[in-house]
Parts: sequence; C-alpha cells; structure tokens
Amino acid sequence: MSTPTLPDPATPSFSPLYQQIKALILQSLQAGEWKPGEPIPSEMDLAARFRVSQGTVRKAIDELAAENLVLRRQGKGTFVATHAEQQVQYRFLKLVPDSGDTAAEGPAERTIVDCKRLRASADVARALALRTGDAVLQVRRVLAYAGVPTILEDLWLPGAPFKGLTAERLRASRGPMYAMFEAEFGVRMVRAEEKIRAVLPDAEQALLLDVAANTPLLSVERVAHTYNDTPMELRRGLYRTDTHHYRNDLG
Amino acid sequence: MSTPTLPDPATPSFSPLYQQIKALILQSLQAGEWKPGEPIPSEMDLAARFRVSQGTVRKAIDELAAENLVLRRQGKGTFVATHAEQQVQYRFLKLVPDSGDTAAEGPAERTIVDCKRLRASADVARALALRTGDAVLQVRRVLAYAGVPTILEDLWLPGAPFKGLTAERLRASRGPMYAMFEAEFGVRMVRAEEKIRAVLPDAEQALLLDVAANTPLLSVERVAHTYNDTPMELRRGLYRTDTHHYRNDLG
DNA sequence: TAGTGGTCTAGACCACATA
DNA sequence: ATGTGGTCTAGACCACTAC
Repeated sequence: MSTPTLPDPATPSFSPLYQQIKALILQSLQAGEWKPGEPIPSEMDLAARFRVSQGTVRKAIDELAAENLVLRRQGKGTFVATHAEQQVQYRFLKLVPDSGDTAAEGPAERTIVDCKRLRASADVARALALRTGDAVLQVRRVLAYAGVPTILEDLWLPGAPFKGLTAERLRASRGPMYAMFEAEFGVRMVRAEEKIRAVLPDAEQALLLDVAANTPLLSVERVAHTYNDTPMELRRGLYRTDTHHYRNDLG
Repeated sequence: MSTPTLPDPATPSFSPLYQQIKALILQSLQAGEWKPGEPIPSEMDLAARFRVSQGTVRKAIDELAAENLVLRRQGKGTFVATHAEQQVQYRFLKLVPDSGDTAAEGPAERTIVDCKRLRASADVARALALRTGDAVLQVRRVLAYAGVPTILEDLWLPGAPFKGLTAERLRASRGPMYAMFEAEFGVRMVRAEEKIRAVLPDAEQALLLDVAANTPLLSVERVAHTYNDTPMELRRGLYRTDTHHYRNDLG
C-alpha cells in the first residue's frame, strides 16, 4: 500500500497516465514477460498492478491493439500479437493474385537459394543501424505460386540476434519466416516500411524468376523493425506482376 | 423535448449505441449539414441532440477521427476533414522524392493534357459502379517536379456528379484536385484502394513522360470512394521511379 | 472567463467463452 | 457460475483556445 510501480498520479508528469501505462506494458512485452500468442494479464489485474482504474488500462491497451501489438478477444483476454496467427499471416506481404482469391491458391512454395554470413556493406549497415563490416546474414529465396516463381527476395539480418540461423533451419520451418524469427530467435517484427520502384531484372534475377530480361518488375525494399523502432531486417524483393499485384488501402 | 432523432436507448437494437450515433453523424456529414473545414457541433451539443452521454458521442467521434472523416483540435472543436488541409494535402499520393525532402522540392507543376466526355467502357463502368455506355469524364494530366515530368494520370469520373467540369476549370484550380472536387462539386473522397504493377510505357506514354520505351514504370490503379463506399473516381497513374519512389508504411 | 476537447475515475450492465 | 473484454453513464478535473 505504499510506492506504486508508477509515478504518483498526483504529480501528473508530462504525458497522460494512460500513455505511461502503455509504455510500461510495452516494456513488459519487449522484455518477453509474456510470449507471442500468450494472454497478457486482464485489465483488472493490470489496473491493480499499476494502481490506476480499469478505464485507464483499457485506453492504453486500445492503443496497443490499434498498433497490432496485442490482440483483444472478447470473453477470452488480450493476447500478444504474433506473425503465426492464421488470420493475420503474412501481415507484411501485400502481393495478391489478380483473381483476388487468396485462399484458392494456397500457400507459396518456398525455395531457399542461399544463406551465408558476410560483412555488411555500407548501405546494408545503414539500413540496419550497424557499422560497415559488421557481421550480417544474407538469405536469398524464391516464392512460387502454382509452380510459377513470383517473388525473389534477398534479405539481410544482423548477425548477433540471429546467431545460428542456417539454410537448413530455414528450409525446416513451415509457417511465415517472421513467425520462425519469433519462436526461434525471440525477434518480433512490429512495423515495416517499404520503398517501391519499377525495375528491370539482371540476368541472374531473370533466370530465377523465369522471365525475359525486359520484363518490368516491382522492386520492394522493406526495412522491418522490432520494438523501439530498432531495424532488424532489410529485405529487397522483386515481384512479378503479370498474375499478381501489390494491393494498398489508403484510409 | 419529445421524440429524439434516435431509436430509444431502452430498445438497444442490435449494434452498440455509439455505432448508431456514429451512423447518424455520418448521415449528417454525407447530407452536407456541415461543410468541409467547418466545425461540427460540440460533443455536449451532440449528446443533447441524440440524448446520450457525452462519453458515447466521444467514442463515435473517436472512430470517425480514426477514419480521417473528421479532425479533432483541442480547445477549438471537431472539424469536417478536407483535402485542402495544409498538413494532409495529397493524402492519397504516396510518391515521394528519393531525397525524402518533400518540402524543398515544392508543389508539382501540373499540365492538363485533355478533358473529354465519353461513354464508359466495360471496365471503367465496373470500377465506377455504372453501366457500360453511361456518360463519364476522362481527364489526362502530367505532373512534373523541377521540370521533370514524373506522373502521367488518366482519370475517369461519373458524368452526373461532375457535370460542368472542363479542362479550363481544372487549369484554373490551384490546390489538390480532390480539394476542388469538394469545393466545386460537393464530392468528398474518403477512402481509396490501389493496385500496383510494373509496366513498360506505350509510345505515347513514353513521349509524355520523356522516357525511353524500355523504361520500367509503376502502374498505379486507384479507385477512390466517397461516403458509403461509393466509387467516384478511377485513376490510372504511371509513375517514374528514377528520382521518386512509392512509400508505404506497414503497421 | 467561458467553451472546447482530453483525461481519469467508478460503477453498472452486457456479450462472449470456458468450466 | 465465473471471468473476460465491451458498452454506457455521470461527474470531476485538466489543457488548450479564444475573447
């Protein structure tokens, strides 16, 4: 009944109480106090823990839910969001078949072309907030739909958090790669930004995607971030857009 | 002091009260009871009008604000969103210069190439929820940055709501086209969806964008909707991505 | 000073899921 | 029956804006 985990509400600090609560919950998420897919404590429990009203906790969780960090399920609880969810699988992949029938087409067939350790070039280092020459992993893979190679991806990961990642482990994993990152390396991708251009493939890329050298392709450069906006992946994708398109909703 | 504009809260219907309030406010927005840029009544006024608590009105407005239909300004009021706002200008345009310095580059130079009335083809009619052969307007324009033609747009508008739109009026208007649609035709674009592909230009397109015929370009097909998800514009853009890129944030 | 939206609380009741 | 999140209310106080 004495010092709460929290700055005294009587000294309102500078940010609203619910923002402070949100930050505290975020810290627990980041620290791994609750694992992806698991429920976090109920609103009442959190309210007691932080010595605020349930309504204040609710507003904090509302914002976390809006940012897709947690998932509310009525009657059951609030759960730590995960890329392994069936409903939100491939959250970051916006390429959809022209038919619009995502389900009929089934999951992509995935081929790991390559996975090697190397030293970060200047631009890779900049994107991952590393220093040039730091250890990184580079993965190249191809995704095919109905036997048609459609996506060629090169991705770079910081060496330290992904120590032990090999082509074999990539081939062995079933679901989305980001789900594997969560389960095996404790790295949760929370937000990403993409820069999209139209390009022509080089000879090797054309071969891997089975297209002519003059076929225009989407170049999608993605930087994915974990908590605190820490960049944890640089991904350069080449998308064929003869049977698929990149879909974007503008609110 | 008798019949409220609202179903009796004692008969809760099937959707939450705040959703019903939201729908009623939406109707007033759609009917033009308050014009773009103007304030809507205060939360207290709306609560009295609908005979619910201020908190319920607040939650309804919260959702409208999250959907960018209204804009809250502390201490001043809640305002009908508009495309003419300085801060949210070009809400739907995701092409940004590679330098990232949007401001330094200044607004685009706009050239109206063409504006004509014609009959809707099958695909245009489908996108605009019209019948093939219905009257539509077609506009073609080029946007240039620092003298470099960068965007070539063809857009189709339903004939009826845009009666009286001419190339002259387009050339005369200053701000974003969507702001002009609001002010001159009472049509507010609220939501849009885009399908993006990589393509090669035809001869005419290459000429207008001043690029070689084998230059890959982004094809951005946008359908913009007004209230009630009514499609009101089909726009096909060709973007040069040598100095700009399409930027997308994935939450 | 008055009015607006923003925060915080406390309590009642509802809808859903589980045991 | 119990516990969860979801809705609704009422009232107090804060922060910002305008006059």
